[in-house]
Formats: sequence, C-alpha cells, structure tokens
Amino acid sequence: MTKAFCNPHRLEIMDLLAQGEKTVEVIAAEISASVANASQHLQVLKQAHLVTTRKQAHHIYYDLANADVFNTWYTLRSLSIRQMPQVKEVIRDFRHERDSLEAVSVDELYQRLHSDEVVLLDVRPTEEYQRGHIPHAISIPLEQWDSLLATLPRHKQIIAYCRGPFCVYSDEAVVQLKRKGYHAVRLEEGFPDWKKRGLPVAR
Amino acid sequence: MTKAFCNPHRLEIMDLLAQGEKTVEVIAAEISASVANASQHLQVLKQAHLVTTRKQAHHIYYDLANADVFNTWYTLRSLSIRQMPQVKEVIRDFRHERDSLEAVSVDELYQRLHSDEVVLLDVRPTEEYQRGHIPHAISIPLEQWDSLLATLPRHKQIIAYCRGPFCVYSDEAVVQLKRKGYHAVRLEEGFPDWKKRGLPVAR
DNA sequence: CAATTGTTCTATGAATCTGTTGAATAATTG
DNA sequence: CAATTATTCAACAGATTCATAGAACAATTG
Repeated sequence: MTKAFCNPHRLEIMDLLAQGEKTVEVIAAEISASVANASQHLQVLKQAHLVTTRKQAHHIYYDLANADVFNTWYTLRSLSIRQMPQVKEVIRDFRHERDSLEAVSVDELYQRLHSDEVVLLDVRPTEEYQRGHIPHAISIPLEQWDSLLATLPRHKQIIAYCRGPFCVYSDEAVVQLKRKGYHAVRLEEGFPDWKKRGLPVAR
Repeated sequence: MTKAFCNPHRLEIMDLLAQGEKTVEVIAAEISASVANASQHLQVLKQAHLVTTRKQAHHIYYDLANADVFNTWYTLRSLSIRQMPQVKEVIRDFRHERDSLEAVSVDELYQRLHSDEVVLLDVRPTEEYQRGHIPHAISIPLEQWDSLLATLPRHKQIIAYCRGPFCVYSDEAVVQLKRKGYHAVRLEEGFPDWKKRGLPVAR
C-alpha cells in the first residue's frame, strides 16, 4: 500500500481528490499528464484501495476511498512539511519570490471570520467551491479574476484560500491583488485542512 | 519522503525501532538481512529524516526521529490493516493455522488489568521490556520460555503481548502455553499501540 | 446499430531501486 | 600505534517502475 503513495503524480492526484471526485480526463489535465498515464496511476491507487470509482453516463469519477484514506494522506503530508527542511524551503522560496510571504493560519482566520474587516476569497474552480467551502467565502475562480477582482472593497483585508499548502492559486491571487493596491494575504493551508479540523462548511 | 516508506525491509525496521533504539547489527539480524544491506536502508531512512543516530562507544544506535514519525508510521500501518483485505487475511490465516484465533484488544486488557484472574506476559526481548512495558507484565523472553513457562499459575487466564499485530512472538507463546494446558490468548496489538493510547507505562 | 467519447490495455525502452560482494573508513581498545 | 570492531561505501546485475504511443474496449448517444 505504501508503494501507491510513492509517486509524485499519485500524491498530486490524492491532493486533488481531497477536493472532491473528478474524472480521469480532468485529473490528467490537472497533473499535466496524458490520459493514459493518469489512468494507469489511478489503477495503482485503486488496487491499493485508496480510491473508489463511480460510473455516471460517459464518465468515471474517481474519489478518495474514505475519510481514513484522507486522514492518512493528510498525516503523511503534514509530516513531510514538518520533518523535511527541503519542503519548507521550497514553499518559502516560492512565496518569497512572489512577495507574498505573509500567510494567515486556519486558527487566525477562524477568529476573524465574522469580522467586517475581512473579505474571504475561494479561488478554486467553481465546481470545488460548490461542493463545499468556508462560510462567507466568495467564489472567484481563475477564469473570472480579471472581471471580479476589481469589484472588491478597497479598505478591507482580503484573504485568499485554495486547495492547500502546495496549491499556487491563492499565491497568484495575492500577487495580482497586491499589484492593484489591495491588502491581501493567503491562507496558509487550504479548504481540506479547514474541513479536517471539523470547522463549519457551507454549500 | 514517501519513498522511504516504500520498502518492506524499511517498514520492518520502523516497526522494530518503534520498540526503541537499536544498533545496525541488531537491526540486520532482526530483519534477516546483511549488515551492509540494513545499513543502506537505514541511510535511506536517515536521509528522509525518519530516523536519527546516536553514537556510543563502538556502536551507532538508530531510532525513530520523533513521536511525529512514530504516529505517521502508525497511521499508515493502521490504514493498511483496515483498508487492505489482503493484510487482514494474512493475519487471520496465520492465526488460524496456529489455533490461536482468539485475541484480546487493548481496551479489554485495560479493563481486566487489575483483575486477579489474569497474568500478563511480555514476550519481547528483555531489553525491550526494560525500556518500558505494560504495568504488571512479567518478562518472559524467547530464550527463557522453557524454564519460565512452567512457573505460571494453572488456573488463571494468560495474556501474552509482543511488538505489535505483525509480530509472532505472542502467537508462538500462546501455542506453547495451550499445548501445556493453559488458557492463553494474545493481545491483538502490541506495546507501542498501548503506549500510543497514552495508557500507563512501567519501567 | 454505427459513431463517438472516455477509459483502459499492451508493448517498449529508459530510469530507478535492490541486494550482493568486497573494499574502505572510522573509532575504540589493548 | 596496531588490531579489532562496527558501519559505510562503491560497483555491479537483476528486478521493478515509469511515461509514451497506439490499439482495444465499453458504453452512451444520435
């Protein structure tokens, strides 16, 4: 079973499926691999009982098998962040390069969630937002940034979140917002982390 | 980091180190590998920051890096037992083959620990017993079975425990005890599992 | 029922991982 | 300071894993 966890693409797939079920085609596109290749990796995960499939019309939806699998993957990811200096460095260097060093933790966000001084942005694809999001978050998917970013209130702090610590959507959002003069920061973790803590989820 | 978890020998090493630090030589013997081979695997684990080393006189002691690593390894092992039908089957078949189907859980043991009707045996090597054991347990290491098993009270139930669900020491103890007419069962899990639950540990 | 679409399979060569062997390296002990 | 001991290194061959390309398959839709 550990062998199934042993490949970068497969880890990326699990990270992705933590947002909800997806088809082979979508997964392949997200991890920048061919459909055949993505399919092969999914077969490995399936044989390790880490993912399940659901057929609907023309598509096969893959999803994490259950909450146990999610928690194990999460534990593994947390350990790598805490234990491996390299991982921390990569994240830090990437952020630094983009002038978006500041990051708010889930705890901080939870405290400020009901404050009127904060606007919370969900910058994941619409579909993932609809499947569940942090309460009061506004959905601003990638494709609509240009039109929607301008509509945000100037005087409030903006917090952007996305899939998790390894996802760059919110980093990119923060960079763009800062360029336009907003006071923006990213949420250090992502939606799955929020959900895992048992914090309220809106739909 | 997940690659370090990816090899049967290395998993066995982590299972072993969960009992406490050990030298390369001892580890090699326990996993039935050459010293050079064991050393190589330990290097992999070390580079993944999963184990640490301590030098003392002629020996180098390897140990799990910290409680986080232990917990992650434990989570991974638990998932495999719950998720993979093969793992459960192997355990069940092995026990069945040896007429030692019965097994007591940590919870059951905890409740019965103070009862006068139960004798608790730690069948791990003496050294591991000394490093920490379940309260009231008697140390009966492999080498001393022949002489010590006969000294046990006939009318009490005997519970044997060892390193964990994949360790066969307690299975063998149960078989031998049953042969001699005792009412013996094994603890389903092992000492690390007991410790992880935060239950009291004696020294 | 034929066409289309989405997914899986098969074969291939390149890359990586493993265990073995024997030598090299430390560091302690006599 | 030489001998011994414990551990690591280096080089090799065999096994496994990987991505690619193209064919095969299954199931829905027109």
